[in-house]
Amino acid sequence: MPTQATENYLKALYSLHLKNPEISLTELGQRLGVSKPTVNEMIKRLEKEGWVMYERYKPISLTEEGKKMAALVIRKHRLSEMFLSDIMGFGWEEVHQIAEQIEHLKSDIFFDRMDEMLGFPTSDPHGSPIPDREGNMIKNNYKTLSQIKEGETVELKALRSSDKEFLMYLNKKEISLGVEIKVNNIEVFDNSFTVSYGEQVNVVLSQAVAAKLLVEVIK
Amino acid sequence: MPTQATENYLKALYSLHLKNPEISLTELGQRLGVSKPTVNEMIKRLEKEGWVMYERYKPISLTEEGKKMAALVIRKHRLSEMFLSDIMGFGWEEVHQIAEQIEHLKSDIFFDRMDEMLGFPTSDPHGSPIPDREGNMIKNNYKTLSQIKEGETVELKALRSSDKEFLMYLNKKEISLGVEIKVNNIEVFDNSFTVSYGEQVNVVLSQAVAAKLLVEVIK
DNA sequence: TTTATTTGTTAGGTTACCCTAACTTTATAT
DNA sequence: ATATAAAGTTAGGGTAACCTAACAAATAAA
Ligand SMILES: [Mn+2]
Ligand SMILES: [Mn+2]
Ligand SMILES: [Mn+2]
Ligand SMILES: [Mn+2]
Repeated sequence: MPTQATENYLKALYSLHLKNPEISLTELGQRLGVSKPTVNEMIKRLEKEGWVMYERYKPISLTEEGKKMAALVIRKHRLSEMFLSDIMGFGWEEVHQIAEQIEHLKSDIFFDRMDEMLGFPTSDPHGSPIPDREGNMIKNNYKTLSQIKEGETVELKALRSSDKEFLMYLNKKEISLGVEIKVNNIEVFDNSFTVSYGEQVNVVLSQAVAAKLLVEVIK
Repeated sequence: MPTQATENYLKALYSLHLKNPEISLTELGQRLGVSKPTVNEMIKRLEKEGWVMYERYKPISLTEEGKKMAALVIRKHRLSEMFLSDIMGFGWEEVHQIAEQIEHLKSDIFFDRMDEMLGFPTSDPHGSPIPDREGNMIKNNYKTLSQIKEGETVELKALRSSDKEFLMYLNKKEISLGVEIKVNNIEVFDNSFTVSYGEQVNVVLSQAVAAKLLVEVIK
């Protein structure tokens, strides 16, 4: 049975592998905040368990078994976030830190019950997909708001970052998932967006913010 | 910050100290299922943290700080059991194992929210008292059913054992907390009790069972 | 009171996770 | 192609929990 540290390595490996299946030891270490020798040592353990493929001086890759293990931890994380938000009433900026701990609990019935109480959700409070019991994760290919043209209207579907500061910024701006955003104007020199949504008219969003909002064009 | 192992030692120390404040290393080891040298080593760590008092070859005792720490872990355990039972719908025979893990989460807001959702309960699904935020635990002095006289009627308030097998036995007999039990007859040679409660008439409970039911006389 | 028995301690090991310092290999730049 | 930089490895340590085997101290029995 995987330890907490192991589960955290698998999660990190999974999210890195989505961009590039060839994972470097250095970036994994940076992601987890541990030194390169520590990663080196841990990777050998993961290899022995059959979760990664690894040869000296070569990049690391996840095995199918490793991907499944990782997806199941992500499932537990995201179900927990959903439970904390929808059942317990926490804000989307509070759930990640607590879910980071809950995800390591070993109890199938516990997570199954969460799933059931939530009505088998397919995404978490930040719009990220929840893998199914077999570890299959749907990858939605939303655009970022920064890719949208003037005059178009979109629906906010997910976020690229679940950083607490960012989420609190969105709270302040009264931006939440599902909101319909109309792009009124795009400033050429800094790519800032002037948008309207809900009660808000002509709100300016910086390029940095627009790049983190995942949307779907509705008209 | 205490580790999981540390919290488990504190809980075990707390429950042993209630019967005898002078705790032997051997009984602590037995309770936790670890060897004597392991306990010996851990006790030195607990002493360094100021949670126990300890001198070579002498019995162990909890400091005030240690008692508080322990009670706060017990609080988290019992709140979790209550949450699992009342909010998530688990049976009283299922909650302990899951709570054994949840109790180690580090998040005050999480347990405060549980507490709030439950309406600030004072006892867990097995009738055991939940310590308050300061670690004060009320000790209720219920009698056991085996101490009750023929003809008396009692209310089941708590259990002396939360063993899964025992709880499943109670389920089968349809005995739950709050039920009113009338003692019809006590068999002299084996101390078995013939009782009536709810829909059940003249059910025979062994001495072993009667000794584990904590009750309050109502008439 | 000597002898058992129980209880507690020491010594020496193991695994999982973490570290820094020093070195080697591979990749990049000039 | 050589020098430099980046990436990866080894060596050597550390702490928290666990273990067994062997021994010492305290307690109970004969
Ligand atoms: Mn998260
Ligand atoms: Mn985690
Ligand atoms: Mn319990
Ligand atoms: Mn525990």
